[in-house]
Amino acid sequence: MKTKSIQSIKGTQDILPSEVHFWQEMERKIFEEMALFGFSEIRTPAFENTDLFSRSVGEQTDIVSKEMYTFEDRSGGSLTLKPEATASVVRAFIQHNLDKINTLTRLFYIDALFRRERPQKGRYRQFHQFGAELFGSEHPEADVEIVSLASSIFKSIGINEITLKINTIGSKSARDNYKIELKRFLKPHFNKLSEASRERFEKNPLRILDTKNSQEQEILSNAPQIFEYLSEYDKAHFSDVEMHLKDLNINFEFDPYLVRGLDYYNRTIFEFISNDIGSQNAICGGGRYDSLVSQLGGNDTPSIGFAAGMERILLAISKKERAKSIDCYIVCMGNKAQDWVLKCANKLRSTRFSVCFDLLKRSLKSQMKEANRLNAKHAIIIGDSEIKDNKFQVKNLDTGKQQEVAFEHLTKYFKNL
RNA sequence: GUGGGUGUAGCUCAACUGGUUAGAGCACCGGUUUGUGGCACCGGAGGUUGUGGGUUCAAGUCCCAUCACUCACCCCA
Repeated sequence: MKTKSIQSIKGTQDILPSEVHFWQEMERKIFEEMALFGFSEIRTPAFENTDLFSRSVGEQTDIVSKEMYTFEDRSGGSLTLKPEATASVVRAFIQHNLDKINTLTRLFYIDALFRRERPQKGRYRQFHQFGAELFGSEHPEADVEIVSLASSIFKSIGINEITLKINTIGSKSARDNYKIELKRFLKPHFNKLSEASRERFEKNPLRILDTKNSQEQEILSNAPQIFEYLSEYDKAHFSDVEMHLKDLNINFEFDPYLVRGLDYYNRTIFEFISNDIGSQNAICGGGRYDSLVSQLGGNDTPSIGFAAGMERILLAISKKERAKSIDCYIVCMGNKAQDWVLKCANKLRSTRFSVCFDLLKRSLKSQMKEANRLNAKHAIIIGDSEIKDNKFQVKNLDTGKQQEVAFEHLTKYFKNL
């Protein structure tokens, strides 16, 4: 008779009542901190035209080429569940002419995203990110403001061990020149490279820079650095960023090997890394994307933003169980009392006291047990004699002391506690 | 997409080299206390050992397949 039960999709998770308050707490702090920095929330749809992502994130990236949930609409168009949020925010920014209304726009989001990867610790097929995008300024102070915002949020959430790494990858042309030089340098060492890095050699040579293989890291220690290929302007921009971060006492490591996977990044890029959340250790990634807005059809709008993985943040924080409790549990004896229970409960609720009662007609004893399990502060006992005398028993479950209170004095009694 | 690990009660785990009725703690329900929780004691319920096949006199245990979970690679938050 037992039918096979349906399971959640691989890589998706239910957030149960026992852990949902960690999410609520994190969200509350994000809202709070975003407001302090003057960022406004934007909400975009769960799916978009597939083109949006191939044109922004990049056709050859893994995200676009093999990880998207793409499906055909009935009208024949290709739609995709958002694999990342920046593209959607930029689309909305352009579509609603925000680039024309304001010269500077500060937006943030909390969103669910979808990528079809093999799940592992800190990586899921539906996952959640919050992030911020600052549109309109090309100045280093904008970079610093974004990094500073991310940093404040992590501090507020209480992430234990976190390292900020920053780098600059300059303009596209600087990067292209550098790629050629890097390949020229690596060519003699090709046989010593791992299989993965050999594949990257043609496809995405910059990725070889952030290898975890120690032998490769050693080879790379003599490699040319991208910084040498940057324009004086980009170098000055970056040193301003570094200077301001130091002024603000935001600790960071300059990491010349840091690269980012999405095509739209240029100049300043950064990552926040945690040490004790497993192999997927990037909690937050971000950077400049000065040409993305114009590339997607908007006005030329230099911009910078970050995205932070919420599941990974939850892995990085120490979690204290929070004891839940209600103000009052009403214990009912006999049918006549049922009516009074309902009345009593809503009366107390209307004055903002939380109330539960039994819905299974259980024994007095099990109702008292339930009150205890729910961590109720008080139990109100209503039976035939209480109704007859209009004297409800109100028991303080911490002290065990019990008092008689008339129905019309109940709310007053609780307010005066 | 590739590789490793693990599936026994609601949860955490036992069950020597294959051996008879698969156990314990926690949680749950009931009783000791006909209308008073926590603590204690006593009792109860709960399992097709993920699923399917195979080897064997005998399988939770060995073999194969399959599914699920998990960690790692690739890549990313």
